Amino acid sequence: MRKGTFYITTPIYYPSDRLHIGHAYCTVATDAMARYKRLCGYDVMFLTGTDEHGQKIEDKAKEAGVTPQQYVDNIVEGPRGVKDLWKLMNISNDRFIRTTDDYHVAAIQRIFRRMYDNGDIYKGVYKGKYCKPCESFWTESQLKDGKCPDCGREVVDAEEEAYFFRLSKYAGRVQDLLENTDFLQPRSRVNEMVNNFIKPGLEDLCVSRTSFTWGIPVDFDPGHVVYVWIDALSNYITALGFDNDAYDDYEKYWPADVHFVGKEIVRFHSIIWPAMLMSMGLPLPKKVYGHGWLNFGGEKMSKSRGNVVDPYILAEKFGVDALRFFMLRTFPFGSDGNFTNELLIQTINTDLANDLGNLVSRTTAMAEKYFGGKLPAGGELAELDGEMKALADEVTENYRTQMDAFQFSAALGEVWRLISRANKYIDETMPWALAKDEAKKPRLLAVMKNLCEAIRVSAILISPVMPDTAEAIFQRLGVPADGRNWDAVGFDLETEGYWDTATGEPLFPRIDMEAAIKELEAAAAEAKKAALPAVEVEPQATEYVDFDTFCKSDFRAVKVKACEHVKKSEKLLRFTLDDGTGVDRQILSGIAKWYEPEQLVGKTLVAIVNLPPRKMMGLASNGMLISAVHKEKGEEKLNLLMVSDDIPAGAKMC
RNA sequence: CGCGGGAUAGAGCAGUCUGGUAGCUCGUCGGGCUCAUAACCCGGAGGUCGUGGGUUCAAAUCCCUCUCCCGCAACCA
Repeated sequence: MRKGTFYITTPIYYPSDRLHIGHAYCTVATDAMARYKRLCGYDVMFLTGTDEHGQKIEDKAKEAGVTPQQYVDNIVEGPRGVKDLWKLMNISNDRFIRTTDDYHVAAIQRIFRRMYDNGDIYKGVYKGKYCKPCESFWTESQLKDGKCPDCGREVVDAEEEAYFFRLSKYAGRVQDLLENTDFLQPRSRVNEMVNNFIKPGLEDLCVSRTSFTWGIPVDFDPGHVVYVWIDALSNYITALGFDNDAYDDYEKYWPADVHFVGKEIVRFHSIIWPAMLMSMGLPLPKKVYGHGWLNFGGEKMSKSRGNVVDPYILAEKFGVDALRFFMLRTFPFGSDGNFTNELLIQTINTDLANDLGNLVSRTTAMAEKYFGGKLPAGGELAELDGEMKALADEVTENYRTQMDAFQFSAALGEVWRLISRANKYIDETMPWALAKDEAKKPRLLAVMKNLCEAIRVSAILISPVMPDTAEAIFQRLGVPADGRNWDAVGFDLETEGYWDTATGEPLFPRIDMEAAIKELEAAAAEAKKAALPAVEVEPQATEYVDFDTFCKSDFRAVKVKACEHVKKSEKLLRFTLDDGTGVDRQILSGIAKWYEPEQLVGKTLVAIVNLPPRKMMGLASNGMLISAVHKEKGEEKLNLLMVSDDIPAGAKMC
């Protein structure tokens, strides 16, 4: 029954914040696939973990007043953290890697050195333009009109030592891999990668940083830390013991059978990762599957929109299996899905309560009533029964095809064909009528066995997605251990001695949609409130600006003569202003989100007029309008500074 | 003309690669059943498959045009 190995991974998640339903989606899918492969007899290695280095975490930790290590420890290991979430979601990962684990850190240093030694990582200079006030490096392509994109000031040629990976060297091989193999799936992601990243020309990748310290040091060059993606991607092999002694499974499991990743990181997994492996002369993973995202109510989930769905709340409220089922049944794995609470509850009520749960209830109730829960040998088969077996076999076959293609939704759809058929079968055979006639008892017995068998097969098929539910059903029917695995998935009425059924509480109680929605919305509102401060303002500057410098800034009252949206731009408004000189002044301002152009015409505003002109979206902007900005419940707010209309155009502010 | 995805019944979606009676779930209307969780089963209504053109005996499907939506990118000096 040994079928070889199957190595599957989730991305390692970035613990800068608590994880949300999107992370759970990916992990549940991976878990279901891992369980399915185990069921089929594979020796499975299922890896997940966390990617803990980088600037953002360093910043977050500083904000929270703890060390970066303390910060990630809390999110990963702490209460209601990453590991707790996976425990709650019944995730069966075999291993969990943290990129701060000692063995990983040491291995990354060796990997970095390997690529350095073979010439694919070289020390170069960050061909840089440097903005002194911003302390930032920019590439030529990032500059705006030759100036710093952040502050618009002059930049100077500067050189910073940095390490580069010869990504360009592998462009051809990577393109071939993407276009001529089924490495990257779904296929639709291939064009995106090739058109956006490879065809414009792959540049060598800067793989070290000196601007922050929270990373893996380059051991032969202090001051440099390894670029986070080199660090993160390598987890897939370091977790197996590559270049380290913590584990010894590299030979056994690599190359991975599939990396499940979100579509936003397909680029790193389908271009950089293969190139890294090529550089090291290692085998490539067999597949990368870029799954879609769960949106919420038609919008992308994001903290600033305050529509992040918390998997804890849902799992606790509706049950882990129901949530797992919903995610995999409702959305095709390759495309985005639109998560709504209504859809979740509807799916639970229809598929789980009405179809599956109720089928188990009515079947066990009748078995109990007519046979005391024990179904003896024998029974009288009818033609109809053949249909049931034929469908069960067909469903099993289709299910396997769909699962092997990572189409969870379609696979589960197949199982529900069988469940529906069983419900219909009850109406067709009318067991309650058979029960009234003692002579029809043999037929009644066969009917009950057909039902139990259909449920048993269904339970095996849903077990990767709903392990607890499958277990509960096996117990309810009295299925012995050897009837619960893949070898026993065939529909077989000849097997005797299985059935010893029990009635019990509904597997999935129906949910009162209206009440549940209300509770969820209340909980979401509360979470949002708790998480975000009411009003936030920028911290005050601590550095003094000298008086002369300040005086150089020329602020004037200006009157809006005309205002309109800039075509093709989400954020820009184009102002035609009277600045008192008699010549119209044009200023572009990124405030379209907060103001309609019409409402501003005629207003008196404040602008700084001696900033160097600057082009945005092809239009010149001569100055900047002054606004007051703050955050309310995490949402950015902006108010243009409007002053009394009595002030004449051109009046100087001082 | 930046890259990509999408538009199919009131809602959410499949079907498009490989042209041949337009399908699924929910909702809705009517009927049946009483084993079951107000559940289950059957039937009906509801679609000019975003627009306009082309290829074809035949187009949701292939080709071209246009419109709208959603991501990403850009822009928010």
